[in-house]
Amino acid sequence: MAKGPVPNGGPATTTGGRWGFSTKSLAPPGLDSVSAPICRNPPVRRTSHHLFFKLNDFRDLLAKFLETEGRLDPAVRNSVKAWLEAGLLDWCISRDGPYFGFPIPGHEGKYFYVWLDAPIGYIASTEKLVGRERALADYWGQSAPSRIVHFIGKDIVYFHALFWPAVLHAAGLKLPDRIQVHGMLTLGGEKLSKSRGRLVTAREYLDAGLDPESLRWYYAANLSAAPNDLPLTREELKNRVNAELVKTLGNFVSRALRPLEKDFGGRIVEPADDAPSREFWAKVIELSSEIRQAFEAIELRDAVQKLVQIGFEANRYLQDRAPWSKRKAGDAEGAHRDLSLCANVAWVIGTWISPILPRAGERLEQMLGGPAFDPAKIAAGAGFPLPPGTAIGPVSHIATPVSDEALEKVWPSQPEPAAVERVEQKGDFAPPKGGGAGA
RNA sequence: GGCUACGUAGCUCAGUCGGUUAGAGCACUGGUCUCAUAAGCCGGGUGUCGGUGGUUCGAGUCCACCCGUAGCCA
Repeated sequence: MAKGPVPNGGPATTTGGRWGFSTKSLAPPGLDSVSAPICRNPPVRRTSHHLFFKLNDFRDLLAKFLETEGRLDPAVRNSVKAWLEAGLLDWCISRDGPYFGFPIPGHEGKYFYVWLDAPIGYIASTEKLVGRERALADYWGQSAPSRIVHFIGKDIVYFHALFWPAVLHAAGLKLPDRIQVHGMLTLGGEKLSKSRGRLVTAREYLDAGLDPESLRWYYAANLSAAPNDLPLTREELKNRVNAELVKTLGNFVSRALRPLEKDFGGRIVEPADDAPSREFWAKVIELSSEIRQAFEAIELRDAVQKLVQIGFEANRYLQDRAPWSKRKAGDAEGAHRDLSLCANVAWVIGTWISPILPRAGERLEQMLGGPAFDPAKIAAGAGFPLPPGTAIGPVSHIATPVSDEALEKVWPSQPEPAAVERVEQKGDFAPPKGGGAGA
């Protein structure tokens, strides 16, 4: 990292005369005008030998890799292709000590560059999970029947879309089927910053009494397959969780299951099968197949939206049927059958909510006391998942609302955007870029 | 500075191949039910589609430039 008028880059030119930090690798002629940001010393020239990976030998392979439909989002593919067309340099994979990581055998004082070995951890963790034999045969071997998907942030695309496939190929292993690139999490639309305290730690979040599943829901509700940034704001977190998860889905589960438990001995009967009920169930099946497709396309936002739509449909059905009125009017059996249909819908909701909120899913599965959640059982003509006689309960809530008090603890006295901007302008330097393991 | 994206309602986002009056949820608001986590249901208003210019019978959509934002620059 260097400070100074950065050659060929940095934010200096955009704000007129500002100096910037850069983690760019500078060719020797560019080093004259820079100094180290903390000790302010000028650079020292040194001679060193390094190991290079002949990346350009894999040019054709990489071009083909990138073109494969569904491998990369088009926006991501474009930027990687531009890189390829500009010409690939050989990749320096060694670093001089002191350096963390693995020493290079036969090269005293040299270490492998972290981005060479880091992705190999994917293979190592597979091996740890299933053993060496199966890791190769079932997952990473060239003809393994696996589907390999990498989930990464947009800042490390190059390492996964360029270097990693070349390394895998050179090692005779299978290439990833998809590289799913997500945008960066921002706080109120601004970058997280450790130095400016603009971040929320997991500890602070938990200590404030917030539920991890609230955050999981929020992420899923905002993540698409495109590499767009993901803004986190307290208002949006509260709205999403309270409106969708608690009021629409959670509350439906309660208003279906509580009366079953309280008034009908917690027993499921044959669900209502008149025309409106059949239509309702068909709609739930239809939305379910859309949810399934959304999950497979890694469009979590769509999946959440469709799941909430099931909630809307379900609440409307309950409103129309008004089993509470039926029971009072003496039609207890009708009410019981309506509520039993709703319990089956709760099972469907649980099936789709499980991948997003495992704890809520577990609780709901237990409450419903029937067969384990299974997407394969949700299909037209597949019948109802909860057989008559199924015992449900005890009924509890599947989600906790996000309270203003808790939010205030996590984001105490958040300054107005204007004030934040003024502080930034006063700073002498732009914040350091990157800071990840590769910097 | 170069490359690749993004900018649509107060907020978060859809908007397919250029085609009728640009959509959804939240927020806000009027009515209403009382089973349910003070929850639900029905109805309602909301837009210089970042800016300028161009192509076209027609542009949120295509092209050029500009502004703003983000990532990367091995």
